[in-house]
Amino acid sequence: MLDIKLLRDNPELVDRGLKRRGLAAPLDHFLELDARRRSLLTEVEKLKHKRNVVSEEIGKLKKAGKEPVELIAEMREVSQRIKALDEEIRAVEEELDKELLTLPNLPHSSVPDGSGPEDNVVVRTWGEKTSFSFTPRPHWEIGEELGIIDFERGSKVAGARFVFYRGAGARLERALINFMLDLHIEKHGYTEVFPPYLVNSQTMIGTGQLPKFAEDMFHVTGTDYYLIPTAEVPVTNLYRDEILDGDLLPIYHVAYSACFRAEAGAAGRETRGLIRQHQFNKVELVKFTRPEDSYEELEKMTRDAEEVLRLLGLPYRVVVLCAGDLGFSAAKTYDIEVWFPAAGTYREISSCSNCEDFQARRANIRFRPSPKEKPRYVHTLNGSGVAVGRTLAAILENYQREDGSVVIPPVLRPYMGGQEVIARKGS
RNA sequence: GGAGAGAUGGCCGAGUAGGUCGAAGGCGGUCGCCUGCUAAGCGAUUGUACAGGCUUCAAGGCCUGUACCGCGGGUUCGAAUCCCGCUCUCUCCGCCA
Repeated sequence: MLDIKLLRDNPELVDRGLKRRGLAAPLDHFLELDARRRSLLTEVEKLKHKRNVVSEEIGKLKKAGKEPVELIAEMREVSQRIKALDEEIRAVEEELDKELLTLPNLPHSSVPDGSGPEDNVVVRTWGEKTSFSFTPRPHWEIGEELGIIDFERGSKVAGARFVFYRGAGARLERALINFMLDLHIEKHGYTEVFPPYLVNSQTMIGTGQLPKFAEDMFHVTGTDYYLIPTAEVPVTNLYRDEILDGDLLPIYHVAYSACFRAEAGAAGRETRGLIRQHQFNKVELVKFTRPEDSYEELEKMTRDAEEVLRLLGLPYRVVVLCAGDLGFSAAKTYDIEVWFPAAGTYREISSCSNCEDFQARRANIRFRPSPKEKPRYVHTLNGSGVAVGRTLAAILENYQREDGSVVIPPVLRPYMGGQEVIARKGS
């Protein structure tokens, strides 16, 4: 969430930031509530002070053998007044909190203006678009023909947007996961964590999914458990309500997890194939940094994610999201888009964001710069490193051959028992 | 799932016939002294949040108050201490991958 002091002291700045996102925020109402809260606080704190002083006095009198009847009666009234005021404050704070928790992060100054994906700006491109001597086919056709992806049975067993991988497909998915994890652990210095897939609502608030985006998630009925939409959620919340030693920063974590998304409202958009599933695999990068380092760390993290695609030989480009296309918690985001030859388009395969202190403030994640100094909020970053299912799809399309077989990228072969090609049984 | 025990400050750990407890003591940290250096020793200091006031160009600093002894509620003039509910941890039993 945003700093309440920033809203108070500099509402025009906040307003400008939210406008860039295409939002008109009701800041007047907010400021009103805030002023009301503070005046109530002043009043009730004075009364509490009185109660504390007089109560102590009563104790002394009683010890001296006296019975201060009028004082006790007076304090009884004071206590009732305090109770009423506390109740009022709670109500105001609840409303204030609700508003604060539904305001998105402000875009960083380096983020371009714009209202949607069409205004995102390409910052670099890597690799040549794959060329074919035949018409490349979409990955779902290739996968079904090879018998390595089974959409139909996925629908039967679970429903639309669920899939079975089988045989070399299942192994390829697993190979990708291990390849990505090993790369980030061994070469980029990340520490692996394996998180819970179910988390509580407080965790979901910490990273910004709740209270605003409940309909995007799967919720376990009758419990406070939600299926994670990304490992970013549990991993960022790892250090919730903690004060980290400044020497530990920056912290790099990498986590594999399955991800679960309700995809409400996504009907009809890219429904085919592996692109948009209710459950998919992802290797996620999460960083906790000092505020002054976070933008440099964002660049590094993006490069770390890009290297996955370079090693796999998949052509891609990096775009910086415009203000209007930014996610709720992000101040700046780079999307990495991989080339899909059948559709002739680049598609998102990774999203690397700096959330600055937006999540840290919600989740109360702080660090002590040095033993003498006061705690400060860390900056949190997260990025896909990268989405596994989409990578598998991209491999099928970019590495397909005319006979329907698919070459396995060399870096993955050690993870595939040396297998070099996936071909139809019997061919 | 059943039975029992517990949850106190960065960590460990006192404190329950309710009042002077933001909380003994220790460790760790910081500052100073001492030592040729290091270690040891001596002394001082050391929580967080919110609100108000003072101060600074600012970062920040100072003062006052309030809250916080797992979380939420209750009793009381007054609760770390009493009562109720919940959560989590540990031990034993059952079950299970």
